[in-house]
Amino acid sequence: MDYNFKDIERRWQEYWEVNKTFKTEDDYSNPRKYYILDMFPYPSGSGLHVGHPEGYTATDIIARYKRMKGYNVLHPMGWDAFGLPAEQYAMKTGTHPSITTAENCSNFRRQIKAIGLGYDWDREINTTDPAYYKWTQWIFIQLYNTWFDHNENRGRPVSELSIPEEITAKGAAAVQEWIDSRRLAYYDDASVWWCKSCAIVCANEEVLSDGTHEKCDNTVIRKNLKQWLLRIPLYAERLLEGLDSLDWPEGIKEMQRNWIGRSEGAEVLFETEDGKDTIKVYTTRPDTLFGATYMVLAPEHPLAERLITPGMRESAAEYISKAMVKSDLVRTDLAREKSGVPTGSFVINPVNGKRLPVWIADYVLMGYGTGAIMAVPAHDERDFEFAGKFGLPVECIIDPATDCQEQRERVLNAKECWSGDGHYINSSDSTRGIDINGLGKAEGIEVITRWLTEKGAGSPKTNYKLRDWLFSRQRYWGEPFPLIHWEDGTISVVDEEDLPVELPPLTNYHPGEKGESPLANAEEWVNITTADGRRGRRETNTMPQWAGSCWYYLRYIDPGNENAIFDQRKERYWMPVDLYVGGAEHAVLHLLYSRFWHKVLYDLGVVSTDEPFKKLFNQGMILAFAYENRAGAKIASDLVEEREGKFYHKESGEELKQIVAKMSKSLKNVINPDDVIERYGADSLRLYEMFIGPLEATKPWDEKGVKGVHSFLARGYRFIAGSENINNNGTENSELAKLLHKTIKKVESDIVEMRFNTAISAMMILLNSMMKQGTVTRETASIFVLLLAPFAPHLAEELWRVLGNNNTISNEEWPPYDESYLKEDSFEYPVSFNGKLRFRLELPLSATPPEAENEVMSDERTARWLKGGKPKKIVFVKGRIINVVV
RNA sequence: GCCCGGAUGGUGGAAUUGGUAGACACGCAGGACUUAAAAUCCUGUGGCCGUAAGGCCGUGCGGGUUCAAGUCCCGCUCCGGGCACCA
Repeated sequence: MDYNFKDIERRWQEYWEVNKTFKTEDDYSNPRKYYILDMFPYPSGSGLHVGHPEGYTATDIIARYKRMKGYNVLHPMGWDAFGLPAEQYAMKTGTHPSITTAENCSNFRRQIKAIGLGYDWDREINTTDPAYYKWTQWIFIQLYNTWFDHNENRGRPVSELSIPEEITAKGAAAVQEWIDSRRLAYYDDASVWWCKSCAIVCANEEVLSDGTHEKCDNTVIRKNLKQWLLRIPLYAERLLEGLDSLDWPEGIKEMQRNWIGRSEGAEVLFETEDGKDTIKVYTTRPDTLFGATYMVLAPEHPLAERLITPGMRESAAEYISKAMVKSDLVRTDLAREKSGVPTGSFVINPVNGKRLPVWIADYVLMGYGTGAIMAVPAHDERDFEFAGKFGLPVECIIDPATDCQEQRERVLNAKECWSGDGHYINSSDSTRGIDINGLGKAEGIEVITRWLTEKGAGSPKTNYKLRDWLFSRQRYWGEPFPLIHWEDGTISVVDEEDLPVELPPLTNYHPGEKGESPLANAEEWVNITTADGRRGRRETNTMPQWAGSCWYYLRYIDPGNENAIFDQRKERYWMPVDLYVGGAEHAVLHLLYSRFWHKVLYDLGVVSTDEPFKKLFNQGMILAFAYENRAGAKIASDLVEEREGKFYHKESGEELKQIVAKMSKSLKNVINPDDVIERYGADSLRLYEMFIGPLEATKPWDEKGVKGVHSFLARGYRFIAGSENINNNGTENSELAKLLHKTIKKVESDIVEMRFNTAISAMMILLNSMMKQGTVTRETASIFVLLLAPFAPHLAEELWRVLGNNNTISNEEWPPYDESYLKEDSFEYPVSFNGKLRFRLELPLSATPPEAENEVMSDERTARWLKGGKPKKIVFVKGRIINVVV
């Protein structure tokens, strides 16, 4: 009676498929719905790796558990299938990406089914399906037709914009321009990252901090191209506030907060010496205005050119042109060494009338604030460094709040920078009626900001780091924009009834000239002539991969709907997603973009919730063992042999150190789920994925561990399928019944808290105990199988049948535990002396402290540890511990 | 540099959130079954001393709080992740 997992798993997977066991109905009569979502995968050519089934198994366990608890569960799967690899393959071979994509999806689907994951495959979606991206395009049109009303703090249709008369007076073109400048989606020249090797524009986020493209590792350069951008910063405050109500890991919320990067400060106006221009700067420290000794403009600042005096023309022009060519990354790369040039112009400090020289330096970024700063070297590290390098004055205006006298001296003498709190000095101007001397930072900021506002020289201002989202790519394999550029320069969106705008077939997948998308090659598709002879060109950019994944969770709700993005009633029933599980690599981008779109759709009344994902959980990465020699060189796994728990190089015999590293082809330590299923079965794969460690932890895959859980399943099978072990009559032994009910409780709470590793351990303990006892009742065996069902469903189904049931275990009720079995009436107290455990003492749980004290004192072992002394105090914690202090 | 995590036997990890450190599993050692091997089953397994009973030490390092610290506080070291001239 061997555990024939291959046969068992094949049969039950077929059963589930034929009977549509996991089909989800929109059962409005059941108010207890549970929407549990996995981050859908990009179906790569190499198939699943063991990281995918980790999260999928976790959600599958919860989904199966929730079904057993009577919830209506929505647990779907789909494919984020647009992407570069299929397109690059097309360039090389001419195979249409849709063919490659379909093959990869089939392979992923086959692999996922082989794991026994209970998805409703009737709800499968694919971002590359025109029936799906029709609605991605539809959402883009909604974004295009939405503006953000700051008064109401929400997005509204552009049809509700009230156009000021002075704009109307200027004519239709001015009106159009005015409206366009308010749309959430806009078309503009953008300085973008260009990857020569991929011939693609990259989003800021796709460029790594070393200046390389995350997809191909080649260095990117700057390029100016017409691009589509989304005004996500308008939603910065909403995106920030929304985080507070979400049950997400604190770390992820913090990352989003940092990404949004809210900062409060003030804008300050500086007039140039000649009074001809006004320069606006942004500062979080308006209180340090008295310490400003110069001003810096970003090289791209519109006034930079104008302010350069004739004498400075040559050096400044050269500096600016060099800085413009440099990428931001090179600029930040050289962060340690500051550079800049003086313009020769001066501005007047509004608080004291002092003349401040204006410099141009690339440590000031045009993209943040106003692209100009007031420099306060005494109280800002960057300015301090710059002033030091170029010999600019440093004026201390804060007596620092530090205990270190020496440091205080250095700061007061402008030898050291102090950005912390303290009391102001040299910060008054009687003629202008301003004095903050003696005040602290918080008050200083308030007083100066108020003064600036009163004098019209500034105002409070909140800034965000979050930038407009570059939303177009020069690719073929992405969603086409539903847009037409007319020959008169105007743009219009495609009528909704004409959606989807489908990708045309192509023979040449290479990019067009001047960085155009390959779609530019499809001339028949691109060129449009209307019935009245108006000519235009379709937008040839396509949307980034984020687009399809931004809203896929909504389409699962009503995937086949041809008339609407989804049925409103269904949306109200299923949303929000109750639990969303995926990797932390999507902490910022995917999750922020999704939230943004969702909020826009909410403002437009399309969705009923303000946030899409109520609870988020990030699974940790699964790594693998790797080997390293003494010199620290990594050795491929196929060159390593294990002897007596140590590792040696097969050829040189050198002893190697076992380390933990990412799975990689070069280290030959990649684990393929197919192989694991072949050797140990899907249930063993699932169980090991969960047993390896806490779901959120980074942990190494160990083949030996798979063997361990496999033998647990095999023992379970042999024990329960062995009829001599099952007692059809009689009641269970009370010790075992106690353990059984304890285990039900433990497994249930561990599932709810997503601590699957300890749940499995509890089931192992139970089985060990059952086997030790030899015979158990049919009820005990049945409950064990029910507990196992969410984790190892194939085996559980099989054993359920062996125990005489005819239906699938998937629809059985989760066993309740009986509290009366959990009550103990005595406890074996650990008795310690001065905190050191010395012996154990069995006492009734009803024992009062004096009774316990008596018992301890009268125990013969106590005398030994008192060593003739008297106890100072006896600590008694009921049901926990007794500690005698001597 | 800043912001988050983390460090427990030979290994992966448990520890009711301040109360018996090392559950469960792997590995290893010994034994049973076997002609033999695999599989399976049983026993042992943190380190040191001891035949044993037992004792001492022990959760990255150094302090502290407490009757009691893996858990809380202060100061470090190392590892992982994120951000990085954001004024």
